[in-house]
Amino acid sequence: MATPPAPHPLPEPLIDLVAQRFRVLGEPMRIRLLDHLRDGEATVGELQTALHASQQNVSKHLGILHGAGLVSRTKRGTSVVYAIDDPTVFELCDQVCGGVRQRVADLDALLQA
Amino acid sequence: MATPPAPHPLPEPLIDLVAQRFRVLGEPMRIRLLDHLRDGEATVGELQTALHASQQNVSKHLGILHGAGLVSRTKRGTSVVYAIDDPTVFELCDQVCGGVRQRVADLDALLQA
DNA sequence: CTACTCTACAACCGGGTACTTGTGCTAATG
DNA sequence: CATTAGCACAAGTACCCGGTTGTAGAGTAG
Repeated sequence: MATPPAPHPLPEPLIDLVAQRFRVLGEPMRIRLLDHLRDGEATVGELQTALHASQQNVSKHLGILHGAGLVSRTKRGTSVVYAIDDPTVFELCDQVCGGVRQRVADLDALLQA
Repeated sequence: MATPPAPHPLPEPLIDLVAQRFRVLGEPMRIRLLDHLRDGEATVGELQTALHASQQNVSKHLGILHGAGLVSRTKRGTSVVYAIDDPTVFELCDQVCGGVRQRVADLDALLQA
């Protein structure tokens, strides 16, 4: 039951959910957070120093990612540890990376010609 | 050279491009347009009536999709025909649909318990 | 040439969101 | 108990973006 192909046409509520998930991934800061968590779990402070961002901002974006079910939140002492909870995001990123690169290559080819 | 795995850590410019592409897909109207174009090419007017949206709005979103390289634009008489130009978007949607469904199922399971 | 159709562009407005600042809460430490 | 560290929440501000309105250009018909 890995992933049945998406129904077509997409029912309206599903469209909103899909768009919402895409929108969550549509922020560079959140992409950076996910990319960093690819190396393993990390606390807010660690991500803060690694990404050179304010603690509040990091916490906020992590909260959004957690609300979308993409990362897990675990209290450990005074710290809070976040970790990837939905590994499929990396497949998404890989695909998008491929698409973006192809797009860039095409544009570059047009300039060369 | 289908799709080499994304580099890690993601270089900064690529992060922005990825986020930008995700953001393009983060609008219900654009998802609807892409979903409709899955049946084949269509003119602005056809999409307008099919989606019950204003001509300007449809044209605007199609312009964004075209700018992102996701759809192609072809003039045919007075009309303009749009078509899917990057079929990978459907794989993305399928994956996201799967993730969203899984997420919803998990939440539902929590409520049942 | 005139009128109509189809589409794209520009200006505007309201809502949403990212980032900052300030603050409160919890847990560990002495 | 008092202090400090770590994190989340709330308010404020600036900005971006989606939708509407108005309009201009290209193509076709009469």
